[in-house]
Parts: sequence; C-alpha cells; structure tokens
Amino acid sequence: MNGDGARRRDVTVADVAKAAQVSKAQAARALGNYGAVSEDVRERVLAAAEALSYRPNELARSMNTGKSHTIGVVVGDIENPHFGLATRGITDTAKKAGYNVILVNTDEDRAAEVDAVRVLLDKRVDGLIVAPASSVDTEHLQEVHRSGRPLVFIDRTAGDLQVDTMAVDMARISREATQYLLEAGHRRIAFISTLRTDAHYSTGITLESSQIADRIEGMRQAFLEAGLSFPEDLVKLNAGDADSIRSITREVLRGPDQATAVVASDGLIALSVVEAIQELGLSIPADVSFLMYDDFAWTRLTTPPLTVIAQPVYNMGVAAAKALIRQMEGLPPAAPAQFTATLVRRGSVGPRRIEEDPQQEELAATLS
Amino acid sequence: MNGDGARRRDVTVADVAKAAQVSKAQAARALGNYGAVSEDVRERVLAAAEALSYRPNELARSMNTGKSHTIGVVVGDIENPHFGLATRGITDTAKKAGYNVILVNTDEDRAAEVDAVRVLLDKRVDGLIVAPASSVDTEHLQEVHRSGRPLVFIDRTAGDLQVDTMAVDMARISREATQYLLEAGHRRIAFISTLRTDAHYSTGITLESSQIADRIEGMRQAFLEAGLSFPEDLVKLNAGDADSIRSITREVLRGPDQATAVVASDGLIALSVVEAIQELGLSIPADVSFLMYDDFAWTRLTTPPLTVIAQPVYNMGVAAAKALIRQMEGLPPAAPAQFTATLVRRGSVGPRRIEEDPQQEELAATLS
DNA sequence: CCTAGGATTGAGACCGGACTCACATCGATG
DNA sequence: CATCGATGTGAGTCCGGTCTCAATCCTAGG
Repeated sequence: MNGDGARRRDVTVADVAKAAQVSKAQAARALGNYGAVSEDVRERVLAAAEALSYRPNELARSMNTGKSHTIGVVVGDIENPHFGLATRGITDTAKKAGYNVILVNTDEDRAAEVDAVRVLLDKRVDGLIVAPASSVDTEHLQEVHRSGRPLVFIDRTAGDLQVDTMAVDMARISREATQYLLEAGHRRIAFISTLRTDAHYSTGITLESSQIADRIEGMRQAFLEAGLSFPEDLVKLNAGDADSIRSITREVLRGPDQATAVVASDGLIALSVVEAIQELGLSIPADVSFLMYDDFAWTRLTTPPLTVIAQPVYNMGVAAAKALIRQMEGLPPAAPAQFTATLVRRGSVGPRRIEEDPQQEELAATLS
Repeated sequence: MNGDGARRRDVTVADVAKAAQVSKAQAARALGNYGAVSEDVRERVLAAAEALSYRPNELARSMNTGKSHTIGVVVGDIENPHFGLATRGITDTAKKAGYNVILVNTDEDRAAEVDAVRVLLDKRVDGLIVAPASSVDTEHLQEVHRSGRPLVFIDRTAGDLQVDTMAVDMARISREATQYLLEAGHRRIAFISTLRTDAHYSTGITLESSQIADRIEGMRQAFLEAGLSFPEDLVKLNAGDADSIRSITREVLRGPDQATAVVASDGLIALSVVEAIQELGLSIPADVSFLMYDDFAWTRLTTPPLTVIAQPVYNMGVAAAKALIRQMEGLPPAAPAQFTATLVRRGSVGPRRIEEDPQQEELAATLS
C-alpha cells in the first residue's frame, strides 16, 4: 500500500543516521537515549526513525549487552492445567518486569529436558525455570549453573543442587491427607502416579521425582505413626495414558484385598480414575473414597464434589519468576518462601465400607 | 569442582581455534560443518571444542543468518485449557521441526497484543501464530506482514487480512447446536461470553471477535430458519470474572421471561455457570438445559455429563504450526484445512420444562 | 619437471547495535 | 583573555558467529 512495500532488509541505525544526517553513534545514542545528545540531533533522529519506521534489532542488542531479556521455562506438560496455571504466573510476572518467556515441553522425558536446557542456554536466555523431570540425573542443570545463569526450580527439587525451589512441603500434606483417610477407617489406600520407573515400587527404591517420593514418604509416615504397616503394593506408578490408568484402577479396586481409597497424583490421572470407578459401578464415597492432588474448578462440579489437595500453583509460578528475576538482576535472594498445600475436604472421602474382614475391623475400632 | 569453575565469558570459536591451532575460519567451518575442512583439522577442532565444552551462541548465529528458529505465539489466556491444548499442538510440532516457541499471553487485551507482536518482531522471531483479540483493529498484524514474516491465525480471523487461519466453522456448528436446542423445545436460549464490548449486544453491532460474532450469527440463523425471532436480549457479553458470570446466570434464569437453556462460550465460563445453576437449586437438564463450547475431559464427570461442542483444538495447533513452518521455509501453502466442530450430546440438554405459557407450547408442538 | 585445477586455509568483512575514546565546542570562572 | 569542566560528536571497536575471497597446497596429467 503506502510507499515502502515489503522490501527485504530492515531499517538499521545506520539508515536512520544517514536520513538524519548525523553519525551512526549519535543516532544510536538518540534512539537508545544514553550518552549526550543535543536537542536538535535528538529530534532529527527521532523524526527520521519514525519516518523510516525503524525498529531496533533485539538480537543485535542482546549480542553485546549480554542480556536477552528472555527466560526459559521447562515444564513437563503444559496441557496439564497445573503447569498451565504455573506458567501463567511466570509469564505474568516476567512480562511485568520486561522479560519474555520461551516455553519448552518435555513430556517428562529426561532426554528432552536435557536437550531443552541446552538449546535454551544456547539461545542465551538470561535465566531458567525448570520443573526437573528427574532429581537423580542433574548434569545438565549443573551446566546451567556453570554457565553462570540463574536457575530456579518449580514444583520439584533435583539432587543436592543448591537452587531456589518453589514447591510445597509434599511430605507434610501427604501425611495429613493420609491421616485423614486413616481416620475414616481406610487401611488399603492406593496411590496412582504417572511417574515412569523401570521397577515396581518397593520401599527404599530411588524415585526420579522428589515430589512423588515425598508424597509416598508422607503416606508411609502417616501409616507408621498410626502403628500400621504401609501397603506399598498399592503404590502404582507408570500410569501412562487413560487406558493404563483405567486398568490400574480396576486392578486395585478388585480382588480379595482391594483398596478402599484411591489417591490420584494429578488432575489428568484423576479424570481417568473417576471414570474407571464409575464404570465399575462403584460410587464415591460410599464404595470407594477418592482424593486427588490439585484443586481445579471442575472438582466442585462433580457429584460428589471431590476432596483435593490444593496447591498455590499460580503463586508458585509468580514466586519462581520473581526469584529468578531477582537473581538475574543481581539482587540478594529473598527469604525462601514456603508454600503450603491445604487439604480441601469436599465430599469424596467417606468412612470405609464395612466388609468381610473382621480382623481389620477390630483395628479400625481400636483407632477410632 | 572440576577445573574450569564458573568464569565469566563463554568459549567462542576463536578460543576453540586457538586451542586447535587453526584459524577462526577453519574452526568455524569444522564446527558448522560447511565448506572444506581436512580430516586432520576437523578432528583437532572437534576435540578442542569438546575439551573447552564449546557451545555456539545462537544469538550471534541468528544475527547473520537472519533466522532465529523461534516462533512467537500470542494467545489470550494459556490458563484456559483450550489454549493450553492448542499451544501443546504448536510446541510439539515446532519442536519436531527444530523451532522454539516464545509464548505471550494477552489477557485478550488489544494493547497487550499489539505490544506482544511488536516485541516478538523485534526479537526477530521467524514467524507468528496469533489468536487475534480483535478482528477490527489489525494495524499491528499488517505490520507483521510488512516485516515480511509469515503469520498464521488460530481460532479466529482478523479483518480482511489474507492470512492462513486454523479455525472451525463456528457459524455452522452454532447453528447446529441451536437447532438441537430448538428441537428440544427451547425458545429462550441464553449465550454467555467473556467478550468485552462497550455496548450491550444488539443486532448489527460490530463485535471485536469474529468467533463470537459467528456463534451468535449461527444462533440467529437457526432461529430464523425455524421461523422464530432471535432473543437477542439473552446474548450476554462482558462476562468477566466468576462473580459476574454468576450474577449474569442468575439474571437470565430469573424473571418472567427467563431462559430455559444456557450456552457457555468457553470452559471457564461453563464452570461458573454450572455452579450458579446449582446454587439456584435448579437441576440440569430438568430445569435448565446446558451446552458449552470445548470438550474437556471433566465434562464427562459431572452429573449429568455435559453436552458440548468439541473442537479439534490440538490438531488446530498442529496445523497452525505446520502451515507457519511451511511458509517460513518458503514452501507453497498447503491446501487450507477445514476443521469441523462436533456436537457431543451427553445429557445436559433436555426437553424444555412445561411452563405457564400456552402459546409457546403450541409452537413447540407444531415443530416437533 | 612443470602446470592446471580442486582442496585447504587464513584474513577480514559483515550482521546491527552498544560503547570507548579522542577531538571539538562552549559557557563559566579567575 | 586564558583555562577548565561539561557537553556534543564522529570514527572505530566489539559481541560471536557466517561467509567471501584470495592465497597456498597437492596431485594428476602433459
């Protein structure tokens, strides 16, 4: 339409300088407003820039300032509203401080994560926020540290790395939730998680995810404190797609020594578990009690509304971004925030249904 | 720990060249493997690079190749699972093709969108995928076009811009859904959307969102085809936060001429609408029929399961990324894909409850 | 033994800004 | 009127790669 059209090369400071009849240096100063520039020159340069619709090349700028004003965010799965919300917290905060976010999804795959971190580092992000898929293999994260760029963890920790971490005290809330289930009389409590492992779960096994490890640890504590032994056969990992979650659910809810309560490790799992329960013709909480991690709005709409463990996910995202920005700007780290998850009792947990096993019954009676 | 520690400057080709005792040019060639390099040199350079743990600076590379291998994605709200899924489709596809994604949230705010596009352009993204907040003000989008970089729309169109668009035929599915409601006897059908407008809705008004405009148009068509007049007083826009959605819901469901069916424009709205309905003590579908856009997994868990309009969101994301990459690589655009939404009848739509108005009754009878 | 042509190689330009440095200019001071 | 510090200003370097171009090596053909 108007004049210029869509020619290739973009307008550079040099072009603006020429148009304004000043040196490149002066034009750069006027545009970046730094250094000393006379009023006359400034006006001419700004006018020329306007006329040529000049836009600075951020790449070139980053090139010699060393700052890209970009932060990298590496999460397991944005599709999961948990990360969606956290990401929202991060981007909101980053934007306010003038930073952009490059988002990378890893599908909780370690190789993908290693790759993502490397690429982000190569792109010269100013800092990284990572939800580490593995707390064991941390070589790539140490690389971040070695590159001198700040790093913040969200949701989970990794190894013994000394990194700011925004996460809730999982063991604590898990213990609390388990106590709640124990008080309701449940003894066979299943825990279902997507966490990929090679072996089946058994005590002492090293889990890749600190978060899941903590949850299980919390459960075990609760059992031990109640003088009961932890039913580790009901810890079900590797719950991948909807189908496998369904079959795992059926598995734990059938047989002679079936679970009477199920804990779903995240919202995605919860959906399939609840569906499977409904398909089995069981009702919540009369036949099976149900509890899940993360408080999504829809959990209030089911019948009954679901009892959940609410985490301040958005705020954790905000805090992660703030902590990172602090570090990037060389400020002293703020006091490490502690996030507390809360158990929201809504209605999917009920007393254990009286069944055929008299021995367990006695135990329950003793406790209540 | 090991040797190097955390010194400032990173290793550059020059450093590698020096270590390998070759010229910068040779080192660069060996590393980027282009040009001719003798086997001897190649080995030495690679070894040196390895030893110094050299990593290329993508910024510098982008600088003179002109390609940043980054695409910008501008959406209204990642927190909304609709965009979460679409984003997932985009990032999955982008990653496969070697591109990274810079994600920007606009909160459906035009100013924020303009800003986002500008920043992304300045960062030299190779292309942009945008869900335009406004189909009216498109200056900033024309700017993208002027910059010579490819642009693809997702979800909505904008003005008369000639841009690849990945979206479903909203008017069609809206008409179909409305017919379904009409056949169930409903005449007073409310439509609730977050779309911000200055004025109240009335026929002929220009809406910022092509998508919402199409949905309303589809409803109108269905009414007209059935020989009925469209109850435009039940088109409720500006449904912002949960509270306002609740009060709007109460408003349309009360009074002498209340709605007997409600259509929620997205998942977030749906949550509040359903809650409000429950709070009013009304039941779905006996008292009120309910229908919503987007098929989220949780819609199957409510009682009754919700009738929804399913959109192939993930695939639209994939297609958008593919189309963009095609353009970025100079390939001819593929045949424009058409995405079809489907009405998933689940159980939240029922026959209109017989009420005090005999005249409307007659009409319903005539139609069935 | 000499030479043409392909394989190698190094110097240096360049991408587009930021920034250093030496050199004016200019009003204020003594 | 000479001097000094505070601007203004332009030339040129640098960031870390890519890429051009001319020079140098080598080897097979004459």
